[in-house]
Amino acid sequence: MGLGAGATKDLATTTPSDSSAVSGTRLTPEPRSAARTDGVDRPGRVTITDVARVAGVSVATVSKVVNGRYGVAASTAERVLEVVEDLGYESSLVARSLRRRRTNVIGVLVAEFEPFSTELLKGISAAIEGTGYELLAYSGGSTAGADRVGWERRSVSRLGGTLIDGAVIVTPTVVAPVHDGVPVVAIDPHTGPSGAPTVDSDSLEGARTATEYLIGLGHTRIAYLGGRPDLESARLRELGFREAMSAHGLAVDPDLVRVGGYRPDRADAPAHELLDREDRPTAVFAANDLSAIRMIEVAHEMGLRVPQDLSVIGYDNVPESATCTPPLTTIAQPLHQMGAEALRMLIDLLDGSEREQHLRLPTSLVERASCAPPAA
Amino acid sequence: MGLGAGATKDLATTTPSDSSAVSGTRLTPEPRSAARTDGVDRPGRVTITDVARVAGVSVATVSKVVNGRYGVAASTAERVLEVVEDLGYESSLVARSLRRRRTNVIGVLVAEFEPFSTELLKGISAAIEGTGYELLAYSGGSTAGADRVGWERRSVSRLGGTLIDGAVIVTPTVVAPVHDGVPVVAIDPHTGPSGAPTVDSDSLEGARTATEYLIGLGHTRIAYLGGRPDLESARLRELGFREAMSAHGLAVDPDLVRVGGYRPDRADAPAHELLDREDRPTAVFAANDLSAIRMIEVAHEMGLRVPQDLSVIGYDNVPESATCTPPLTTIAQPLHQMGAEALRMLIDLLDGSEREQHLRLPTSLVERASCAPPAA
DNA sequence: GTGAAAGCGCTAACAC
DNA sequence: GTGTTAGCGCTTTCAC
Repeated sequence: MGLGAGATKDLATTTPSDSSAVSGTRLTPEPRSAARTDGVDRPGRVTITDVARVAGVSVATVSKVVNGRYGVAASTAERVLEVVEDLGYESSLVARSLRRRRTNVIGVLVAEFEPFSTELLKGISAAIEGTGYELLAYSGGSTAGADRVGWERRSVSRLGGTLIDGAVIVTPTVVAPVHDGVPVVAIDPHTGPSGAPTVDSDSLEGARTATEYLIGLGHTRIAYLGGRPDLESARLRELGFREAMSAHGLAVDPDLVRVGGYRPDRADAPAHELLDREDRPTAVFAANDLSAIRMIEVAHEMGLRVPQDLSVIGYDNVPESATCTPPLTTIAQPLHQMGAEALRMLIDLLDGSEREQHLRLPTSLVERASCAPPAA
Repeated sequence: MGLGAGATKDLATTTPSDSSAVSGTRLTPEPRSAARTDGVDRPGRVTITDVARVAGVSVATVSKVVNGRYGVAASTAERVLEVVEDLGYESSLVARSLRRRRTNVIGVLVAEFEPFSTELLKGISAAIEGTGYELLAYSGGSTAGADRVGWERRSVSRLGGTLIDGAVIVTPTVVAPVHDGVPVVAIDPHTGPSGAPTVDSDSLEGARTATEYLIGLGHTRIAYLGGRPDLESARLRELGFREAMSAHGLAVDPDLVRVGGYRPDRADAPAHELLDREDRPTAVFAANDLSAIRMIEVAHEMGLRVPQDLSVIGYDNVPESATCTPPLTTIAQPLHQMGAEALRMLIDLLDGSEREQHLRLPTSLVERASCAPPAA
């Protein structure tokens, strides 16, 4: 699954895949024990109706008991609870949310579960502890082909109003006319300050920092491997790069600015273009870690040593950036914190207390081993 | 958020949090433009009823158009589609799944989004591409207090039958009497081969490998920092440790076997107990990376150098294991692959084609920098 | 071709 | 106290 992880030496001598160990237990949808006395053997879950029938009460009563409402005799409640236990009944989130206003679940909408979004997710998950909300992460972008664009809108519409009370959208893409009455906070949005509240990191300053670090090391011929051109963050990072270069009197060679696409597989061609030339750069600033890692791999394939022959610096600081060889020096976004803050903003929104609309967090430099002064 | 990430040097000079940038745009739930001609101003999403009303047809017709069913005049369909576009209608996953049999969404049920489960998630996400399914990850364990135990059962019941067609459960805990007719595959289950199909890694062999690696380095006084005692994987890893030790004629000091709990915060006390003694071990095998990382941190706090004074080896190979100092040598579970395989098995189950029930993948040793021969 | 009506599992008024 | 009823948004017969 990409990303080499240090020296890997397979010492396991066991059978690689004893997939033949089929025990007798099969997942047969045989009808449950107690429930369903009549002939209808829907294999599905046990519903409130099943409980009502077995307990000899109405579904309304069961609902009251389950939800701890008033107006139920202690004896009845006890009996119902017993049946609930017996049958292993658990109310359907779907049916409940269709009826109720609030569900107490917050949605995290991502295009895909990759290192960036999962880091955010970790931060959100840690922060949700004790808030009374549950987390539901939905990957709406994976339906390729069709309309990969606008998945955020689609996802919010599909889940919002029912199922989730609000959403934090992890989107490097458009977020514009989203939210059909569903409170939403966007992380790393396409456009800058747009409709919804947002949290992002200071890409402009971070890119300056990265570039100046390279310059400080003595590099003058520096390449920029950009992110997707339609993204605000990518635009800002390129701008920061250019600003830092010119602030130090360094020229930016147009041939040394390429688009990497924020995905390792998309970084392949531009990486080759950058390196496969007489006057290749001595250093590269990649607009995100995954491209940077791919950049290193490509350099290796071409016989270049990192950092001796080529310095590479990334952006994001997903944990994967530490697993490549050499470990990547990178500009760290406070990913966990960004997730936590987004959650906080969303909950504030849900509680009606309005706070700030846009939060921009600072980045920091994480020095590992992929950068060095240029070869003399 | 824990886990130091190499040398961190904050160079950002920007405002740490310009949370005052409240633009004029507020997320007011004002009624949508075209829809809702009557007085009822539910701020919510646009429903099929809205579309029907605006298009001047029945909801049944809209449903047919949206789902591409036969029996609708081309002209009608066109008009409806136009309104759908206009209003930005998107059918509610909830309502739809309540009515339909299949939803084409697969659930990934986790207790919490931490490094282990998110790695699996990455593997699943990558593997789901092109299958026609969408991914929905649900964190059911975060509701502390109540019944942290049995969240799997609860989650499956709440989501299954409706919303998700099947689930892969990421559970180091019980999985036993789960599945109310919902196809389920468990990753890293509590019990070994139980009711549902499972995929895990070869903990026994992996633990042997780790222990033998330490022994091969020359260590004889080796400690074991275990995982939660109620877990099968933890049991197997301890067994592998003991087997390897005795196979090499080494004694296991009972004082050098402690429980770490699979969570960094739970590893604190036992780590101190292990290190805070005259005859402390020269090496530690921790049953998972997060404990191992915490172990290293504790060692540092106590003035010990890793690996010079203490060797530490972990288990799992979550990417975080590379971000600590020194980078952790660890036994790698093929996490992405395990996720992908679990998904494959689940889809097979859904398609009716039954395959193997239990898949056990081999581990491998990833050498980084946290182990060395014992000080002479 | 189109719409009326039933019902998925559940909750919330409102009767009894 | 408890049951009856009316939907939530949607799909699906089955009449017209």
